[in-house]
Amino acid sequence: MSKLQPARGTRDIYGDEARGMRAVVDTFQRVAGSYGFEELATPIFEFTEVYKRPLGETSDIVSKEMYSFESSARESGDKEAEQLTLRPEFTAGVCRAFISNGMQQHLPCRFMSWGPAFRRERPQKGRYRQFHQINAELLGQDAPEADVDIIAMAWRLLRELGLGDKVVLHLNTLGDKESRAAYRNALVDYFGAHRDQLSEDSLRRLESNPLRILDSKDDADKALVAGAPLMSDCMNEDSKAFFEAVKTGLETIGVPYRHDERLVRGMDYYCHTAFEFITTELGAQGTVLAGGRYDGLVEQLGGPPTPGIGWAGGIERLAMLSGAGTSTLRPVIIMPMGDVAMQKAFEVAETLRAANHTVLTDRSGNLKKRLNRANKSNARFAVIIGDNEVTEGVAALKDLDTGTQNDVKFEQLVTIISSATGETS
RNA sequence: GCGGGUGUAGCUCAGUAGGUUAGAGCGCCAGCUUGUGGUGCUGGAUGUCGCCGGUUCGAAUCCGGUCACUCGCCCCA
Repeated sequence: MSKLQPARGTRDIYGDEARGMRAVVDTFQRVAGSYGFEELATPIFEFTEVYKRPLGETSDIVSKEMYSFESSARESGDKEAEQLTLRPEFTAGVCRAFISNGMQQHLPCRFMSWGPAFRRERPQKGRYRQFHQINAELLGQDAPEADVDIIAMAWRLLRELGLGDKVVLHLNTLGDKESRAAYRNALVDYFGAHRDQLSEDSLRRLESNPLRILDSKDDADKALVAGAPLMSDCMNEDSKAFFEAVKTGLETIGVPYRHDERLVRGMDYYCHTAFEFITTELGAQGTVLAGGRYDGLVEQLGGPPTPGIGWAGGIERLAMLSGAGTSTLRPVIIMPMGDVAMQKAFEVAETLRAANHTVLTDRSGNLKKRLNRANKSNARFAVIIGDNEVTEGVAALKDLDTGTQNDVKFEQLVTIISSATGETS
């Protein structure tokens, strides 16, 4: 074990894991694209304010998990030092970009983003300090149909990743501002009257985020929660109608869900629809994709009042669950066996690459060794070129699956290999 | 941030009443086979036993600390 380790909670991503994560992103891009989402890549760090304000000063993310730093004014040549933060999530940055670029003129906006995010938490399986998310935001639509659309998109993505039966959609509503405030008060009243029975953690939540008490895992808390007021009791008519419309829409297009009255959100800016796709296969890190509506966020950041809804998915978690990642590449291996052949190999390799084949040239060792390596790389064809072949204008083309080998004229190599592998150029 | 577990070869793991050069399987390398593979046989290389310190004549083994991973809590994708 080397002394050189990556920083806690970070790691190097390669091999099957890298392939699996890339498959998640590729699928996301394709699916989100089919819903009209366009790429928006925001900076990996922003002014600290961008995250501090919307997430809420008291949230754990802001109060102890953000990687914040002050740029040195003198060394950077700036007039004064800047307070900066590595992004702990995507939504706030996307909204900031929306405002900065005056995008309210082009509503509705559909943005897809992906990349690393940073939170200083205790690492665990499926929980890293640098982790990766795919993110979708839909700005400028306040109708419940937008909620249905974006959840449908998530569901389609999950099914395309083969997770349709590994994941359950938990759905809830937090109501509009008025309803949410009323519910919060009701909870504070209720739990406040039972302070003596609350766990230490929940006592703290009573101050910071009372809604969070609802999903406490403490047994005593759970007993209390069972008798707690329900969101549905505190909702006004508008909020109820909104939620009904979302549920009806999901039923219409056949997205299965479970109404979970205990589902809440970590971030302050959420209202109305909240949802999480949850699996039981990843231990404590069961939430694989989650999101909700945030109608007040853009305004809070100083932009024009703009409704929004979005979600984020954990790429590591999705990749772990879907198990994708095994390489399916079937390269063609060129094996030059002499000085003249060595030169010819370049030409053959380039021609094949131009026709969309993955081509490697193996120049070392005897033929036996090279064929052995070719097997391990899952190659389909070996092109053996010796000096005598070059003078005759042919290469020995060996099909590694069947073991058959034929002399093929150089001009015909591409055609024959392409038709065998189904590659169209 | 809190509590529990683990840390021996590239990988999966044996190995503790403390005792010569620390093991297996897989993988890797070479040979049997001077330009024809996957099986087989033979041989070979590789470890500061996570790190630092302590106890001891002697530590992979006992003790303390530390780092990393892992499970749960917290939080959350």
